[in-house]
Amino acid sequence: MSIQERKAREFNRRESEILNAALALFGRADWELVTVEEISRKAEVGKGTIYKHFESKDEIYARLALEFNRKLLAQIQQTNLLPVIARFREMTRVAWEAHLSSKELHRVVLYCGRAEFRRNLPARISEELKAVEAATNKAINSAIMQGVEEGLFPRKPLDMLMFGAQSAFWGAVQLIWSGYLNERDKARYCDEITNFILTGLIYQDRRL
Amino acid sequence: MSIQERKAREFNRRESEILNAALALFGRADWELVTVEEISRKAEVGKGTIYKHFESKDEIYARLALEFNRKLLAQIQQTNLLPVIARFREMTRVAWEAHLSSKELHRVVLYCGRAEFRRNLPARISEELKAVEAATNKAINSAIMQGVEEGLFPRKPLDMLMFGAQSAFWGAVQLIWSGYLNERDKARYCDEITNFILTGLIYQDRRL
DNA sequence: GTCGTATAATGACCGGTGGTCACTAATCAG
DNA sequence: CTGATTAGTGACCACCGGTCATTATACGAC
Repeated sequence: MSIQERKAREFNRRESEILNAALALFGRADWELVTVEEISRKAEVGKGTIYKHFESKDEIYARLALEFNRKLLAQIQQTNLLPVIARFREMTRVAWEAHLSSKELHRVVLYCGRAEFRRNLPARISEELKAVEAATNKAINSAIMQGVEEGLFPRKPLDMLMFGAQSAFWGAVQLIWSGYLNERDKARYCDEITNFILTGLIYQDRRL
Repeated sequence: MSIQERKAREFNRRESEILNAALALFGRADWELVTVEEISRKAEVGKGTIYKHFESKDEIYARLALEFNRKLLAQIQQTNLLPVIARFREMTRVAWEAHLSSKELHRVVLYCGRAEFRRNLPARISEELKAVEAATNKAINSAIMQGVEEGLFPRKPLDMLMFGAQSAFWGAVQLIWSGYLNERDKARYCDEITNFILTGLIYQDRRL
């Protein structure tokens, strides 16, 4: 049934168009006020059509975040052959680049990270998001275990080792985008936070 | 004019009642769905009364955040006589305690930190928030300068030194409340992040 | 061709929300 | 007593996310 296939293709294309239209609108300063009707106009479809493709406005956010996380995961997994310090630097650089290169996507990913958001998400999408996040954590865990085995990081529970590193990274990205910091030298901030994280991991159980 | 004073006192008391009612409702799991009318019912006033006291719903959030930040600032400023490491530990502990002891207030403070929120805030409140934040930053800066002068932290731009520390703290608090972590040992997480921050500050320019 | 079927697409419509405003009630100065 | 001021009020408005009856199109069966 080639015609049915074509129809399915067109259906999927329309879905992408809607997502792209939404993402484009989320570039606006008042992106949280973007309405479903605006998205439908930008995508050149009727408002009802949106709801043939997505259960809710929130699912649009979630699908965009999912796509972002999948791409990031693939990049992070590709660092697995590097020596441990270079691996951390590369993972941080890749994630930094991903979050800093698109204000729209960063906003959406952050928006979808909140517990209040996750609670009301359709189960299907929620599971997908959890799966990608679990895979990402596994990749980071693997890097940390590598560091522990090489004697670079102290031997202690993995979640505690992860905690500081993840905190610093997420906090840094958010500080950047929240506008308090100097826009000029984002690259330097990346270097700073990468060093900060590695330093924390390596020296955290030394006496102060 | 004792009677006018009494009236003013009652007006202020009503304002506090509204803020308390709002804060109580923000403890709900779906706190973002709390409506102005619900707040007015809880405070036992008419809905219109809310708008005699606050320009918008957002101003209610902002006023709660302001109160939180003021109390925190006062506590942070009281650490100024401690030796530098103890000072940092105490500052972190106090801020940690403030954020972790009330889910409602933490939510509100975070909600008010977003750039999108700040943009639409009435100028008066916005200035007040900025002032408190500036004072808080000044207090932290003073502690960091103390560390630099004692030769404990490396000599480099203050904002770069602050960056890692603030990132790690904010990221940690958010990770805790986002629900990914174990609720049991919040105290241990506090110790971890405090060490992580101090380690980062002290060793961040060592060779890795 | 033509009829019945399936389904993507649509926009008028609904319930609920933040915010407004004309009005009431209480108090005060003259 | 009278006019002015102001806290308090809730019916009302514009607008939003989401629904659903209807339309348009393409298909296979005959």
